[in-house]
Amino acid sequence: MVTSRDVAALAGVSQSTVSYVMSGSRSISRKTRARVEEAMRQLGYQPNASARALAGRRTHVLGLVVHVSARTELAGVLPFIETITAAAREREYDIVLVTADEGRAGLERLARRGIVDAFIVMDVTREDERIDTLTTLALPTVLIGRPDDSRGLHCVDVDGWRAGELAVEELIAAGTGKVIVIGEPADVPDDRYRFIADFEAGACHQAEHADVSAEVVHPPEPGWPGILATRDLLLSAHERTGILARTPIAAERVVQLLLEAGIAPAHDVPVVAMCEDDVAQELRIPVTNVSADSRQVARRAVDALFVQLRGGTDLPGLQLVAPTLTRRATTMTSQDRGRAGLDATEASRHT
Amino acid sequence: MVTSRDVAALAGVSQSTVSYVMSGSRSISRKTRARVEEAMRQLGYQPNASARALAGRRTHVLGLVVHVSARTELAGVLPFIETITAAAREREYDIVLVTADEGRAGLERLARRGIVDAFIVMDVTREDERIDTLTTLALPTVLIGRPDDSRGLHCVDVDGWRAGELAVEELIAAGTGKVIVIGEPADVPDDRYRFIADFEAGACHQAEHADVSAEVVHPPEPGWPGILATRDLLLSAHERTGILARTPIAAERVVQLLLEAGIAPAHDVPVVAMCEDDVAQELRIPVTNVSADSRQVARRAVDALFVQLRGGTDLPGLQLVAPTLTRRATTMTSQDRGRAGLDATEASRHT
DNA sequence: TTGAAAGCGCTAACAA
DNA sequence: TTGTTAGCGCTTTCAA
Repeated sequence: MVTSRDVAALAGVSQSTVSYVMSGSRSISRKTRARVEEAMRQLGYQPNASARALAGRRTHVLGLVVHVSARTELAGVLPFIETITAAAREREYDIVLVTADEGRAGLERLARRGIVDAFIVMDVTREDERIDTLTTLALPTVLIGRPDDSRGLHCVDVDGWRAGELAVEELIAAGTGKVIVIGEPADVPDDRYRFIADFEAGACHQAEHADVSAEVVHPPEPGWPGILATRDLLLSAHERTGILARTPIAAERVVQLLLEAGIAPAHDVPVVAMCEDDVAQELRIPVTNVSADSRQVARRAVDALFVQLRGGTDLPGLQLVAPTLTRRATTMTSQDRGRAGLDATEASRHT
Repeated sequence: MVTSRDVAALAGVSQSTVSYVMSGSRSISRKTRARVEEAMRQLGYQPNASARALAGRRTHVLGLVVHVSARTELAGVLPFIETITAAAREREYDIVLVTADEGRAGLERLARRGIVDAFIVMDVTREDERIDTLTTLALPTVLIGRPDDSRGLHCVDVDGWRAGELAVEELIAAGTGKVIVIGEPADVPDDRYRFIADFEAGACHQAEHADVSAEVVHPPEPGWPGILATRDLLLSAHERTGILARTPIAAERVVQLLLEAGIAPAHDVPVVAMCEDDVAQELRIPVTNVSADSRQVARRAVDALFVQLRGGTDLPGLQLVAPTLTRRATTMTSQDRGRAGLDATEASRHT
């Protein structure tokens, strides 16, 4: 193993000088710096992380707490993980994964053993017991999600209320006279996550505002059978039903049901989904979607974390990311489609 | 911060005794051990990871290299990550995530800086440039996947050939006279991963063996448009077509196309997919699937890694996990379904 | 602008 | 069975 002593010896300087060249926390003459850097290059030197952490009291590691086992929205966490990892690496930080089922003990272990400098916690519920642990650990922390009481911890989340509003606005513009929101399966509480509660509330509020009826449907069971059980409700096109799906999976299933029944999303029944743009674009029919851009959420979370790591204290406490709506086939009229230069065949083929 | 010195002081022993109590590498009297453990408990002591790593030359961290950004099969990696993390934690190891696009440099950094003790590398291609780096780094390593030349690195993979065989066997038993394998989109080389190449070869071999024609179809583009372009081929039921999808996404799309066209998977066109059991069960119609059980693959990989970490050298070099087939609706006759006590309505409704 | 030296909190060899 | 001590490879203070 190559150590800073080896580098120092080769460069003919003291070991501490090598350290100062790396940290930049002391001015070094051009000549010395050049010699040291050349020696590092020659030896392929890489500073030992444990020694550095021990002496410097910084591990350069972030703890990322994720619900990998939750079946719901399985793929949704990957863009987060990807973006967080990349953003951390840009700042010379590595990521240690913690699964949520390690719970509070996992957080304590990572913090107390000095494995991580900071935490990013995803899938935060409204009454998350980890908040307590995190506040006493007193490490820089960012929550993705929004607890009812964040106890001063910084939160980044998508504005669920606005997302619901946007979606319903679009449904109504597409001619909806009755909004059906596909909610959680009946056995799952839908106020566990603030985002979901806000989303449904925002949607209903916007419907009410436009004097349109709205209903949150809770499938009696999870998965396909659950959606199938709501089939009759969804197919009641004569009521000018418009459907709002909170997940891409729900959207996919709804679209599929409509197509099988010979109903064209858009023409007969408008559909809006809450999901990422790329996913919306890749469904059977491109679905008009409200997108949260998880990459942006992730980037903001990492940014906020590094503000804290640098001792910053002037954080807003809550950053709500505004969702955006992208109109696609499922809320377009045929004129729209012509105007957009799109091929109407796909959707109309099934009417 | 609570250190082992604090514990030692409270317990009235030397600091090294505390260390020996933790490692168990020296016999300690019952009395002393009890006193030390009580002191640890009282102080909530957790050993500092950096100090431990520096002194003990073991970081207790594994590097997990994953392709998080690859759009294909996005959700597929999560069970791996979950299982690997859990298995590592059982052995007191943490996981540092490395994204594959850090490439060889990422591996070198982690190894040379002493951040990790070992590597698990996923998504290994047949000609993976990282193999070179890994062999020179000489850390314990397990590859998930199968390069053409593993250079002595231990590999764990699913037996793709067997998977292809099993699937086609089932299709033929279900009355298939012509096997269509949904292959990679035309712009993606399908011999990049050994598993894919073997899967297609195994499938074709098995078809040939039964004197049935087989064809690997490469959709002209990725995503839905690609599948749509193969529609006519897939719907040629009069040729007693049987469809083999290598991914759950392809399976989902095929099933959907068939249903929209009023063709019942199973009754008219049998479908077999390569995917996890839970996913197969949750598609529009439960699809007969060949399953690799990624959890088992992951567990074997971690096991093999710890054999190496303990200095073991008698590893086989390659562990091929045998896939299993589960018959579901898409290859059942109506009799089967009756026998299995299942409801035939779903599938037959669309015939 | 640089060097010497004292830790950081552990592990493990050596000594008793 | 236990204690003493010399590092592990850095960061950072103190001194020049």
